[in-house]
Amino acid sequence: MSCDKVLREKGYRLTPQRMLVSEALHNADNHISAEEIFEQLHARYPYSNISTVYRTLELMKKLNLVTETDFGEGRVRYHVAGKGHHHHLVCRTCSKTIDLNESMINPLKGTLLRDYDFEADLRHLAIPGECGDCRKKRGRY
Amino acid sequence: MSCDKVLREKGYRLTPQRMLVSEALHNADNHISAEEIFEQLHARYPYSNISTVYRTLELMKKLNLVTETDFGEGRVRYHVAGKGHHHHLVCRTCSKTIDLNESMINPLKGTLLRDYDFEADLRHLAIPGECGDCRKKRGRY
DNA sequence: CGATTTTCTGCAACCTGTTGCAATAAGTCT
DNA sequence: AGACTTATTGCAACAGGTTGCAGAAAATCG
Repeated sequence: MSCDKVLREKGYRLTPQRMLVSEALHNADNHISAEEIFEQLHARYPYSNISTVYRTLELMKKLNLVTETDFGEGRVRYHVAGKGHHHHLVCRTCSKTIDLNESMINPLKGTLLRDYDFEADLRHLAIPGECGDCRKKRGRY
Repeated sequence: MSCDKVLREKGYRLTPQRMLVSEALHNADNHISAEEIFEQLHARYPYSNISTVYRTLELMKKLNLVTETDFGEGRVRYHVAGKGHHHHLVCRTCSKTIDLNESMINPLKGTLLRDYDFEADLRHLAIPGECGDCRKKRGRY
């Protein structure tokens, strides 16, 4: 399912900027930041602006083409929605992240839909907390 | 458990600014924003600065005195940790929030600790998604 | 109480992300 | 292809939040 096609089908215009943002997202192995996407866009389109990147990402989020994850590093990272969903445990102390299989979270989605008629978006969750290592060597905090 | 006492015990200084931030948090019925806390602080301490509010909140988060919740309104809201933990389902479309009992999430905490040796901080979770009403009247998005 | 130490604050500058607006350009129609 | 409509962009200004640094003030000790 190409992002470009979805945009066209929904009546959105397919601009070069949007194509390059989509390309950057697809080429990225891991989660990519808006700044990194903009670097790639700007390299080919010098007059482009980072606000376009943010607006495109916003749109792709609405269309469920992209997911956004906050790893607590002061900036959010993006990931194409199709590439498999997984979750992350982010240690508040050492910032280490542990990947979590989605099967861990999926049951919750069903429960929320049944009991609350709410379709939770749990495709890319970053759960804050503290890892075992850091828990052992806790000091003043 | 008074916030002031915890600060003292951990060796942090008890400044008027910190006391007023703590007071504002305790007096608030619901979740309160940094800006709202600052208004109260500034009323009594005209030369104070909002960065002090942020720094105090950061400290109180580390000490587990306060929890932070992102309702997706462009600013984060704070809540004293002792006042009971609950979670929120936040509709991406209409911004309505549904309160969720913590018993819904608690089993996950145990699983994560057992299987991943990770102590998840699940005291104040805002889960994005879409409510039943909005799902029915979906348009272009 | 006064001197000392070290944390904490206020300030200004900065960073990520958002928004209003005028100009541009994608898609459509002929 | 050329003209038209309207979504989209670039820009500049803004908003929430963070940070480095010098000066202020808690806590401690004599």
